[in-house]
Amino acid sequence: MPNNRPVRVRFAPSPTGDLHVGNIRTALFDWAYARHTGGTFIFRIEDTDRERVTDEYIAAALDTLRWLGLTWDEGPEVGGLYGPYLQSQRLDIYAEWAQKFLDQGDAYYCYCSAEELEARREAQRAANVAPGYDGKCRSLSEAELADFLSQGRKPVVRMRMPDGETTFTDLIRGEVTFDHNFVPDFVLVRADGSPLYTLAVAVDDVMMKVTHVLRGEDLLSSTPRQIRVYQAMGVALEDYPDFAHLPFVMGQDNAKLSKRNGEVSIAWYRDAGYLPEAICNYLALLGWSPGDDREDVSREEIAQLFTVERVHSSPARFDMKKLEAINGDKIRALDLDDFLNRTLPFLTRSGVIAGTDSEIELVKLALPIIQERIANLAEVPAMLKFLFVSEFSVDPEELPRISDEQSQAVLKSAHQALIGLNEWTHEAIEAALRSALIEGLSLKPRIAFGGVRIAVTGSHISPPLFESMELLGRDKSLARLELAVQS
RNA sequence: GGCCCCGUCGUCUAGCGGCCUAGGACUCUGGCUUCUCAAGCCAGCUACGAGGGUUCGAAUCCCUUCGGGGCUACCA
Repeated sequence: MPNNRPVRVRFAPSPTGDLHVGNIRTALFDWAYARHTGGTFIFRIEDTDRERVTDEYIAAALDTLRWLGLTWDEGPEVGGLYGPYLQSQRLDIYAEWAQKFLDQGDAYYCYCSAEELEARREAQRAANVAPGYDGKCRSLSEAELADFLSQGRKPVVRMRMPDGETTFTDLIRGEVTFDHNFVPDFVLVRADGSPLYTLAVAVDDVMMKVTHVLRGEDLLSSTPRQIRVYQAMGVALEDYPDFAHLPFVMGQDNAKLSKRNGEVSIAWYRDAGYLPEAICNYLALLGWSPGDDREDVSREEIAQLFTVERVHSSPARFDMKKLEAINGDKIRALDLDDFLNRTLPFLTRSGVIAGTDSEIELVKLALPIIQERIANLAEVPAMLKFLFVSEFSVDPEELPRISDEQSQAVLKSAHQALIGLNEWTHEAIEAALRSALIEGLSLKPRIAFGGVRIAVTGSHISPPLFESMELLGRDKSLARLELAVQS
């Protein structure tokens, strides 16, 4: 049922934890589809389950989406014509519709207790019958009703699922049909009067004039229920949204990515120094491709190129290695000021610098020599630490590498060669050391500079040596060489 | 168990009946470059789950089978 209404796409998470990779991939596709079509991107919070959704998680969700640059046109904090956009603020709307369904006979009160339902489900399972509500309360006698009422039972509102089947066209999977024998009557309103997802999602999509529902594959089999609510609402067929069920993003172990796991939470990636543009780029490639061989795509390009037709139908495994590779590419593409601004929080948080102007100046000078050496921003503090520590010492594990006789000789010679140097530039340092160690002692470069590197930076892995010494300064460099000789 | 979805290199993917002795990217291996580590460059390994059809011709269409996943809540 393709429609020509102005495109309105919603991302509607239920923040029962930090948004994770799978959520964000869905958000990205929703956003991209809206932007690609010039439509409206709606952000809605599905918090009908207030037992599990918290205000902190909601706030974090807004923050995460904004950090990623997935700005919404309607939703929390920006408003819109069809608000409110928190389902917990739309309770009266759902109650009205539920009452209407009751009045129309589409829904009915069900007095079965949780225990009774569970017992009957067990029996169904044992009898190898499709489990699901058996329709007991569809038509209660006066006596039964009076009995339940006298027991003080509070009913749920249950939707009546007529005989037949539901067929709809999924934009990614094609035509899908569900026989109603396998779609039992479902609950719309809890006994305490609060609505369930199945009711709220359908009501909101209709009332917010959503034209395209791009969501996770796990909701595929709940679609007939959603369509049933549309019917009860009296929505015309051409006003149904189009559905597109996105394939899962799975973990390394081939299991569905789950919440409450540090490795899947987007907040974790932010803290680990991943760039939002890298996350978007990588996630865009999970289940979708631009159609050519390009893999380096900006958010704008994703929006420009994204079509549902190019979304895969099969699930994708999340691969940290590739994310990291893309993140490294994006870091290398940063201009100096941008790189500096993004790096500073990591340096101060880790305590490597306090944030003074002179420190920042030095960081700015040092960033170019480490930019192509890191894959995420969290690596920066460890790499630049040697420039800022007040009490310098060589990593104990590295000490054996410079304590043998030959190394000591090299260090002495290096100190000797540098002590009288006129200008302290990396060119001059290199020239002096090459002359003293390579030519003077006939050493291979890697042997000659290895010890000096450890003595000066504290580790056998470091940024380029001569530039590092220039940035460290003459006094500290020489002092560290002396220290290494004594030890 | 039932219903539904899915199945190309280790991973993400290109492919929509002939251009495929299956292309790209990440990973991995080897090499070059080199003051370490990176980055960069070059080369290499490895895939159409299986079996039947349809067709002159199938990764591409159909069937079966096997495998994976989802749903089966007063969660979403």
